[in-house]
Amino acid sequence: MTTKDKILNAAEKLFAEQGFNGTSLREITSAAEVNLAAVNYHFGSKKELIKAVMSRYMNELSPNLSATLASVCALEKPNLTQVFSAFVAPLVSLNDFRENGTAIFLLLLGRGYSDSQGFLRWFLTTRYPEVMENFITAVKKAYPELSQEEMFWRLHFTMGTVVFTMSSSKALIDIALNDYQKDVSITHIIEKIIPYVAAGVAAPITPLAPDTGV
Amino acid sequence: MTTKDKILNAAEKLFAEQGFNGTSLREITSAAEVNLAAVNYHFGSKKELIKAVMSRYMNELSPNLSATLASVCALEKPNLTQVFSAFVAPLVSLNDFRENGTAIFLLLLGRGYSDSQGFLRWFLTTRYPEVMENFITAVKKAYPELSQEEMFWRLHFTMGTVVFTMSSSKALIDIALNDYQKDVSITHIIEKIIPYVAAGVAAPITPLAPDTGV
DNA sequence: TAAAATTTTAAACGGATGTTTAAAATGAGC
DNA sequence: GCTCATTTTAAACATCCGTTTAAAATTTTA
Repeated sequence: MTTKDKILNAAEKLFAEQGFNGTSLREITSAAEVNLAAVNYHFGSKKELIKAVMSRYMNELSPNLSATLASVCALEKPNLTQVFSAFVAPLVSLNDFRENGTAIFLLLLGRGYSDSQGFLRWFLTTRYPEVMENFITAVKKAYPELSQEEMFWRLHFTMGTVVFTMSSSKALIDIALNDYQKDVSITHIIEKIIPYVAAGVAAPITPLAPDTGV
Repeated sequence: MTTKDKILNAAEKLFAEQGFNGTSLREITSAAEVNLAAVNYHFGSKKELIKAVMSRYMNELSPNLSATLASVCALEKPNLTQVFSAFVAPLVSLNDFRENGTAIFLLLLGRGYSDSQGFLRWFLTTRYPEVMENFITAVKKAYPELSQEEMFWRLHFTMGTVVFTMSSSKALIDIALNDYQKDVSITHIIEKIIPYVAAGVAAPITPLAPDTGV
């Protein structure tokens, strides 16, 4: 295995566990058993290493996700559960791409949104816009009454639900084990989350109930 | 104004904008125009300063929130929109407590969940358990069919939606202004989010639709 | 006003971080 | 075998961080 790959593998694991800001280059290089300077030699900077880690996953996920979303778009009248379920197979198949790939990628995604003032968000949306576009098209077809602006908000709420849940999934899994004696997995969480976000996006667009003083 | 208050005011503003880990004591003390050592003298450590900033808000919010949630619990058959709407008035009244108090507090809450390996989550849930208990009681009354475990997941999803939206609210407000020429406020976002989370928590507890191969 | 307690201040400490340097080691091409 | 480009290495660099120290300034107490 090349030095570059050793670094990428060690970095993605540590980034997922501790966040980008929370992981130092020294931790990464010592886990990868390479020299500290190798990161800057091969990637230029820590920021570029983060991009490289994310790119490896996005390049794997992006075509699959575009395909499944296109299938949903081809349906005559898809429902929102079908739209969100289109994410499941591509995400789960990341487990073939790399050990624990699904969990690692979703954790990285969560970290990327909270850490480092959102530059990763910019990176993802500018580098992989097709995924976002496909998704919006699918949702629009499933719920045509939803205005563009309303959809904008609800999709960001959905992103928040997923991203937050993933970045705190370790804690949630521990709590579930303690309180309910249930050993839940990332796949389990994905299944729990789909009805929630589908219902959220599908919510009626009625104005708030008038304040009854409660 | 005392040195202690100068520090608290400067700290809450910077913490909200940049996160806890992303804000150094030197930034805080120079914004507050006090000496660097004053933080450790008055609060002991940075961690204690963070707790003090959060406590100031929680002490203001907690009784109001308990009251409005109790009102909803007193209703014969509350619905989930009413439950979540109970948060609005206490949150908005934080604007009287401090300039931009609503936005700052919600941002701090968001930061606290992503930053610093969740010690703040522990702090909030152990220090202010009544709020959480009142909330769970209200939800249970509004949707008694929901099992305790299912509710656990959905409330965490809800927390994620709110927290993520708030910590990225600055970006969202900019996008909304650019794309839809709408100048949205925090209150505006709160109104948008309530139907979403109410529908998410109220989602039917059907198992996932069988995989249709899409 | 004098003594005591509290607060503020400048300076330094010890440690961690990302990055750079320049020499050493390794590999490929002829 | 020698040259040249690539890669690896150890060491240092420049900053930044939270925290501590001890003296100076201020306020409180008697």
